[in-house]
Amino acid sequence: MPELAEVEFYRKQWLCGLQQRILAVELHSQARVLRGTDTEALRAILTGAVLLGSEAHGKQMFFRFSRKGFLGLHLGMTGSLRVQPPGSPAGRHDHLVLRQLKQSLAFTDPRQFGRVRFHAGDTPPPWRANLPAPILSSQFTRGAMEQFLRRHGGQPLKAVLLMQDGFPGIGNWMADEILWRAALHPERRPGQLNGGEMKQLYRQVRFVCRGAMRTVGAGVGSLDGEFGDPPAAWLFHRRWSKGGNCPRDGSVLLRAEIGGRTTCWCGSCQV
DNA sequence: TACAATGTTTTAAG
DNA sequence: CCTTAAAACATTGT
Repeated sequence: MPELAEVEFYRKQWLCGLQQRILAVELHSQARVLRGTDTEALRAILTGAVLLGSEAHGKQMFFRFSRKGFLGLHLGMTGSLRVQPPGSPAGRHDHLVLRQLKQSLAFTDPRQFGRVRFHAGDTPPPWRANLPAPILSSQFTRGAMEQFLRRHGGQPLKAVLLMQDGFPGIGNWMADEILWRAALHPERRPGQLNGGEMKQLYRQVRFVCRGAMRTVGAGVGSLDGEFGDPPAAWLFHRRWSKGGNCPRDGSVLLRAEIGGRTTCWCGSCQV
């Protein structure tokens, strides 16, 4: 499930383990989420290390440890970060569990489209470098967004919004929410947008990210928390099941595969 | 049963 | 080299 704000929510779940030592590391070394990762180094270095800090960037999370350890986590489609009692046994899909004195920090991912990466050393890992401008940062300007859209001027808007190089953190529901608010049909091509439409798109990209962070991403980790709902007037609440209505004009919402993903939009107000 | 699921990555084709 | 489309990945829930 996780997009921008859900990722931030899950990152915060592990904050309760800050400044505390990892006493033991449990992992499924053959799990697909650990592909390409040196699990022996991960275990050797993180055992005894202290969790020092973390940050989220789009759908990626980075955790920094003492002993020069860096952990990179991506939640894929079904991943989550949980906090469990210190002695609770690892579940079938808990592919990485960091045992601390007061709690266990678990990375869970049934479907395993997510990823766990590890790096140790003085320099930051290569997968931590050259990240795109965060949408809510000052570097994400209207000019930068329009330049990215022009580079993919022939793809449907929906597909371009899902590209993490240009819109880090946007996922399927946020892309639909943005296009609905901007009153733009998901099949529209960036190349044919006029100035006013571009401005509206930029505004709604930022609005939806900010609104999601404020609602969905709120709340600091307690034992097994759940994230909040977006505002009641958002498309989000109508888009999942067939037969939903447009919150704006009541039309029955349409559904089709666009840009390789199921897309939901209002046929009367998105043109 | 069969299909769809808030996501990338790889492969193939143009 | 670049873009686009399709397939692949693994599991669960409807």
